[in-house]
Amino acid sequence: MEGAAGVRKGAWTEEEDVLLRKCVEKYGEGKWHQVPRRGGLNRCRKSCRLRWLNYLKPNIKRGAFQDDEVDMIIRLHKLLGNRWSLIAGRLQGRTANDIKNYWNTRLAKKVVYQKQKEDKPPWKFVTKVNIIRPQPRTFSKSSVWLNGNATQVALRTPPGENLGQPSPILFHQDKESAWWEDLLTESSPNEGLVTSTSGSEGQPGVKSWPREFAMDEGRNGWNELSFDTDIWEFLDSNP
DNA sequence: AATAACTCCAACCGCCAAATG
DNA sequence: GCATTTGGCGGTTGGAGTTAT
Repeated sequence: MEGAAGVRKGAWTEEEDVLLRKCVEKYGEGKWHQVPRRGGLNRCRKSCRLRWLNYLKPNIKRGAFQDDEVDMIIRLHKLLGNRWSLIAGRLQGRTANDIKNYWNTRLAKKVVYQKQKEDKPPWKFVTKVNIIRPQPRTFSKSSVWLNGNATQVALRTPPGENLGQPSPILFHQDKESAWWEDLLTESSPNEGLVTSTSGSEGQPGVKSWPREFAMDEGRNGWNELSFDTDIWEFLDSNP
């Protein structure tokens, strides 16, 4: 357990919010270990950070989730699993905590993904969620992802959103759709994955994800910006 | 009106990885 | 190379508010 004895816990008061807001406005976000001292707050760094990110930070959208937001959450959850911070990064103004709460309290028991039909979304409200978790692995040298049939393309950012500098991403020239497309349609769960052959990173014969999507990975083995490319276009074209 | 059951969400907890000394 | 510190994440919980009995 972290935190000194005597540090305040529980709900934040208006006065504490004012102190924290002033502190962040003055010194900027980050250096959370210094915030309690700088702000005159009897709170641990984690509590300060959480309060700022989930409540005080400007532009946080509060109130009920709109239908399009719910739809996006479900689609992204099917793609990403419980990576709430990544999902939140695609929903302007919503925090990871809000989305996690919304999912756990309202969607988790209701949503099941289904084969997509023309007039229906790729999910429905029923009982169960089956998440496919990506795992960074090695893959065969003969893989299309390594043998030159993949090409580097420029990135696009989602409409109306500035996500900063995009990172390069690879696509297979002969495959019209991206590998993650299958995840959203459930047509062929393993299509687009590759089979590792040997080495310390993966188990032989295990279906896995192309390595380019595991490069520059974050804590969960994913590069957040790797999704900035065609995913938006795909989601837009599959309402 | 009383209270039990349920819902929702803010906040805490423990863990992990990166940074630092 | 190792130990410690820090930032960040997802899982879980406590309790306030709401609804049902």
